Amino acid sequence: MEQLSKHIKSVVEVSDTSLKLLCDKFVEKEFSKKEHLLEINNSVREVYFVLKGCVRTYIYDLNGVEHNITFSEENWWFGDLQSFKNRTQASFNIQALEDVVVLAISRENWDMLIQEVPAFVEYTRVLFRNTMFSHENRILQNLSYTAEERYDCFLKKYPDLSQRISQKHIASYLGITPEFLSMIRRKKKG
Amino acid sequence: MEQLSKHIKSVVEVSDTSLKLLCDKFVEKEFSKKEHLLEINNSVREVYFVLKGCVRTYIYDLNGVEHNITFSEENWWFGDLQSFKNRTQASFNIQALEDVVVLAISRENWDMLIQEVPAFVEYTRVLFRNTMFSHENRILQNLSYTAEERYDCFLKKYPDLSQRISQKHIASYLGITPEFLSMIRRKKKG
DNA sequence: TTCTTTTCTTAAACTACTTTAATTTTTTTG
DNA sequence: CAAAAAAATTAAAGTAGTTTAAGAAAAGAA
Repeated sequence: MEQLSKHIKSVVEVSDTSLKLLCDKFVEKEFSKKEHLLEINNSVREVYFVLKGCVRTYIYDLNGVEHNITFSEENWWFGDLQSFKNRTQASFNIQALEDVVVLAISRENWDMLIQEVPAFVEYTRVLFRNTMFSHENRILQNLSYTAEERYDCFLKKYPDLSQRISQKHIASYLGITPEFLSMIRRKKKG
Repeated sequence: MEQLSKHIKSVVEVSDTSLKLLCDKFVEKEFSKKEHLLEINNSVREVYFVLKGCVRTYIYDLNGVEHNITFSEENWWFGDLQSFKNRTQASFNIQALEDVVVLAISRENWDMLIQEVPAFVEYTRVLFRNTMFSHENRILQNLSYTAEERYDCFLKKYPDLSQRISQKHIASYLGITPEFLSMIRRKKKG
């Protein structure tokens, strides 16, 4: 819980009592590599905070090809926040790329915190804003930049992930083939 | 107002008294071709229903290039619904592509209807769902299809628009150059 | 450890789309 | 209406990224 407390405090002003109340609502869970934490069209019962490991959020396109939307590593939130909030079905899949330890919060507990802890309302507002911003930025980058520039953005956003996850998944995130990413990487080495 | 009533009745069950109450909250407005109805980062004071004409919703990418996101013609809603709802700043620009007649509703009136007319709540829920669905579909199509296939989708979605708006704007919507769209069209003619 | 499977690399051929530029057509404006 | 401006057409050359295929390296399983 130390990690989550630290993250919350880095975002909003919060008393120690509120923080305690808050952390009580989370449950630690583990998932092993390749396991799915969420599948499209299922109902969204929880959202997660990463303590250890890395997951990918992805969709299938109309030809059945997978596209990675985002990665989430230590001290990041993930889950289908939008569907969680609106009580609609999941719009994407989420899969562990490494063995993963998370803090999960159910909708009941989430709603409780929203009502009882004002700081949590503020905190989630920031979360949603960041998620939206990052999503919009991603779209703009895809429209504006070449594959190599997009790869630079990836490296900047996820400094250590290029060592941790397979090229295949990074390529899918960038919207290119693994072969072409291999060429970009070779070129960058000089 | 006839048009709007008809549209609402095609979506939800609604009494004539509610319908009257509802229509009273809208104001007819006109905009001339090329005029802007909304500009990015401005506050979103109203959303619109098209009585006559056509508008485009677009963004600028990180290189300052315009990208058309969607077109709205007769009997469609448009506006930055998300920002309107969340009281945040506009995420895109909206410009008339023809002389346009719309029904505008202010946030105050919108909120009033939400509280007073249950059918309106249901109606807007459907609106939001459709908007989201169409948005997701657009993203999937861009990921899955070639330019020519995307043009076919455009023709299906907007059957008469290919005659009404310039190729330049259609190309921007499809994410290709006007020159390439010209080639696609020639090829399709046989 | 060894065997199998998956991932990565490299390179050549290919293709969907862009760029440039010149010409024509259409639309806008005074 | 004529003049100017904007949009569309065409074609040739160029390029970012894909496809295919084969071998090398790494990871996973037994």
